[in-house]
Amino acid sequence: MNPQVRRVVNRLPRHRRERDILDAATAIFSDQGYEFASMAEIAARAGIVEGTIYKYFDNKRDLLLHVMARWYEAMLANYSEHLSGVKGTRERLRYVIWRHLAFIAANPALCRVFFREIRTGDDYHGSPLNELNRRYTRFIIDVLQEGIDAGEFRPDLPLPLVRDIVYGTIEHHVWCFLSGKGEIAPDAIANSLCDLVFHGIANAVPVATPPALDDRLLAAVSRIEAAAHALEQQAAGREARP
Amino acid sequence: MNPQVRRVVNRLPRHRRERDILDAATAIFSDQGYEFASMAEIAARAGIVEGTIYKYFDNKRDLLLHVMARWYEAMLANYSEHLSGVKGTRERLRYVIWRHLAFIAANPALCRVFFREIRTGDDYHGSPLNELNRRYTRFIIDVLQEGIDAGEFRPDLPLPLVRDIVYGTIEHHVWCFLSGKGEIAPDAIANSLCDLVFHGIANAVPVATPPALDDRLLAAVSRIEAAAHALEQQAAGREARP
Amino acid sequence: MNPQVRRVVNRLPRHRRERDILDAATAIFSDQGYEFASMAEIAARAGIVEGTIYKYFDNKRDLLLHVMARWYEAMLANYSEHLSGVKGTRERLRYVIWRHLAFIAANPALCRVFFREIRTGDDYHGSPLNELNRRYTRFIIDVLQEGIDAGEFRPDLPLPLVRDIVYGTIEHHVWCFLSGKGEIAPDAIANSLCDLVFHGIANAVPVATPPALDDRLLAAVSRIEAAAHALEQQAAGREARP
Amino acid sequence: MNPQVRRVVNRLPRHRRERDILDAATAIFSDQGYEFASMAEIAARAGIVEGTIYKYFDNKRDLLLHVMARWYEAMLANYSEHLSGVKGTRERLRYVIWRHLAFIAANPALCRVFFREIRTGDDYHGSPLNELNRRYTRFIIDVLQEGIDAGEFRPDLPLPLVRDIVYGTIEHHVWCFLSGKGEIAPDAIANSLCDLVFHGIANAVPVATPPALDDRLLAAVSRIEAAAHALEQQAAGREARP
DNA sequence: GATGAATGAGAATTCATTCAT
DNA sequence: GATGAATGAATTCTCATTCAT
Repeated sequence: MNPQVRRVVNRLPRHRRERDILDAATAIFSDQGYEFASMAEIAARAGIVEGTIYKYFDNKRDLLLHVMARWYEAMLANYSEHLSGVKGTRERLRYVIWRHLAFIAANPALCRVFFREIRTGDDYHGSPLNELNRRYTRFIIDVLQEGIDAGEFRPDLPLPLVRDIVYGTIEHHVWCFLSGKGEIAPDAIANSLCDLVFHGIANAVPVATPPALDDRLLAAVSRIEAAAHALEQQAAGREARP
Repeated sequence: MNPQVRRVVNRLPRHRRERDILDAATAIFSDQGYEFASMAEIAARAGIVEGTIYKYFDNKRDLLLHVMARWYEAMLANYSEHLSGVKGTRERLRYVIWRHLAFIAANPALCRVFFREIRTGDDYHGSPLNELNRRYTRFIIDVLQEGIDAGEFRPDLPLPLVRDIVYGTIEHHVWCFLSGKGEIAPDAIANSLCDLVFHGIANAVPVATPPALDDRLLAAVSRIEAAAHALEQQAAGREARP
Repeated sequence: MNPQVRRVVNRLPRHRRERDILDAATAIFSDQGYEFASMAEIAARAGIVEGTIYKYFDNKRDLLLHVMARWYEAMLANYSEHLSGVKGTRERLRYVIWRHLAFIAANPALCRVFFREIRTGDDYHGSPLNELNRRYTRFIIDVLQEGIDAGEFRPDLPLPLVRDIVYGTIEHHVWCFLSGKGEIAPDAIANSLCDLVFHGIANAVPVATPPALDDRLLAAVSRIEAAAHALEQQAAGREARP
Repeated sequence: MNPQVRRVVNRLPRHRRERDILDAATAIFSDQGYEFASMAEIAARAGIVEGTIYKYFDNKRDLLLHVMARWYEAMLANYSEHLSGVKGTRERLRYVIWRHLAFIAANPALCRVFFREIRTGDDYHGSPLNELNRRYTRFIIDVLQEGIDAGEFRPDLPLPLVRDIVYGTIEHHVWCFLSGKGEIAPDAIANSLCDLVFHGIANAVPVATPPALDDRLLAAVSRIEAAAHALEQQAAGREARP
């Protein structure tokens, strides 16, 4: 009735409003998880009403997917830049592992949502997020390939399996932390895991040096010793004789 | 009206009815996942009314937990028996890996529910199922320890991390299969993974001896041999001359 | 199929819809009591679906509480205005009693719900309704205090107990009526109760003067009068004789 | 199968089993109230299964009614005996009030159930419990009648209203206590209430003595004084004259 | 007399989504 | 672009009561 009293309607540029919604959704999803987050709560936090969200996102799941995509893009930002500053195959692999752990340690809540809701979802395979994930894990594949090219890794390495070793192990290992129990030490785990990935669990058995070489070396040394001894004797005889 | 028409009530001994409910729940949870399974459907499949389920299980989640526990117990059955028939550390480790993969391949639906609903649940840590899982993963820990005792593995092996490598990698690796895309080949994966776990990804040279060194070493040895020969000749000549 | 067939959605301003729901709930609670009233029925009567009620009220109990609060506010409306028109302590007290009885007589169903569900509930103490009740019973406390100040009531009157006498007695007395048996006559009860509250049940003799005493006193007075008369005669006779 | 293993079935004499059930039900109803008590819990406490209860009582409400009846009978036991030991109308009334308060103070939980579930129930009027209640409140009616007969109370006392004053006031007054907030002091309340019931709230105004009597008495005294004075004067004159 | 497995009809409540304004 | 009132289907869980054994 009274225009004075009418609620002030905020008209924001589209991308600004979208960002607000994504920020709110990120916070709520982090706090409550996907299932227990309600659109009403997200809207309230974004300072709008529920209906408005649907002007920007198709539905709750679509909103989640956008939250995750934005987050993934942040993960990818300056990845190649940083990685290119690291030299040596081993150091580069360690960096990839460490960076993943450090990221998890810094964003446990969203990681958890990702692991629970996205990676295990029916619609993940072939989705844009899956594509982002592929770009993310591409770095380790590249590092491994470099290692193969440099002759540091065996050429028949099953790259996808090695990739799963790294990401699967980490996910499994940090779950307690993601559930709020215990802490993680990215550096220590990165070192341990990198080491194991490199050399495996077997004791370093010196199988590489062909035994023949050893024998030949030993035999040669024996012969040198014997010859040297003989020469010494001769020299001694000559000195004694004059 | 007609007493003949009255619903025939099936009275079953308690443990039999419980088994029926668990069977029905296992089937429905496998088919629809936990979230989309309804108690009504489970009851219908078990041939009872919904209320009866609640005489046996506290609530839907409790039912899921019991389904999973029964299933886990089946996983554990004759594990140690079978494992004890396998000799050699490497073969035993391979068996543990293979068996896990084979089990997943045989029960994809329930595995999926377990990964989605149980392992990532808030109440998993410290739960009876967690305890069963510990008993299950105990086998790999034991095998690793045997390897250490036998001197086959380095003594400072971080056992929990190695365990996570095996189970985390497998879980990550089979996810596509669990989502209904693609197949898995337990034997091949078991071999690959076991190999990687044993020796890592690095080329099989114990110390970082550059491959080129071999040749130079070989050359050096040859020269030493030659030198030795020369010395021998020298020594022999002098002795023969006087 | 036919868009014409689509349910017509009534959009009402918030406070109007709220009023409709409260009206419907008041009617249903009055008819069936709290326990046997169903949200579905209330919604149907309000011309909406069940879910809509929950946009306005947290739950069934919250709805009941709001129904009661609105009703209490009606009880309080123009109370002080009317009361201020009544003069004399006794008349004012009688008005308070009568008004309460009249209100009960006019709203038996809701009174019943209030007595059964609210006043005896665990959450009543300290609730907003308790506060409203305090405002309502404040009037009698004030009237009593005025009586004390005017010297009509003894100064050490235990006000809360007197208040309980009035409201407790009424509640007890009208229960039959509230249960649908019998009728009540507010005027008659108000008079009786007011009288009893004023003077108690003891016979209206300030000290325990036996009724018989009056007559004896009267007789004594008569004899004294007679004696006085005799004395007067005597005195007069002697003066006249000398 | 194995008769050794078969559950031991307790066969108890009927009235003993009935007592056990009533005991259990009394405890559970006191703890949880009628609504939240479950037959299963009562059965468990009585050491039997739910079905057995229905051999002794028709349904849950019937059980409640029997619990209450047994309890009421305990209230009635030795009532008249004790009351007959108290002499004097006022003392007897005070005893009735005090006894009711003391009983409430000793059995708050069951009293609460009675007030909430029984007295306000639809089926109370005319029920056996109502009859027991009538027997219970008969005592106060009798005491009041005695007072009337003895001339201590006015003959037109509305007995039912006075009864409601006593029981209604008490019920209202103790509700806080029954809800677990606060305490009650039976002696103090009994005194206060008894006093108010006796004399009401009005200040003792000496209205009973007819003013005429006063005037006549005063007048008579004046006349006696005057006559006495006159006679004294005469006597003095005679003494002085001889 | 006692058992105890089974019933079965509800009831409250939730919340993503729509769409007239 | 934003509102926000309204939808409405779907679901879990309860528990007094029955009755074949």
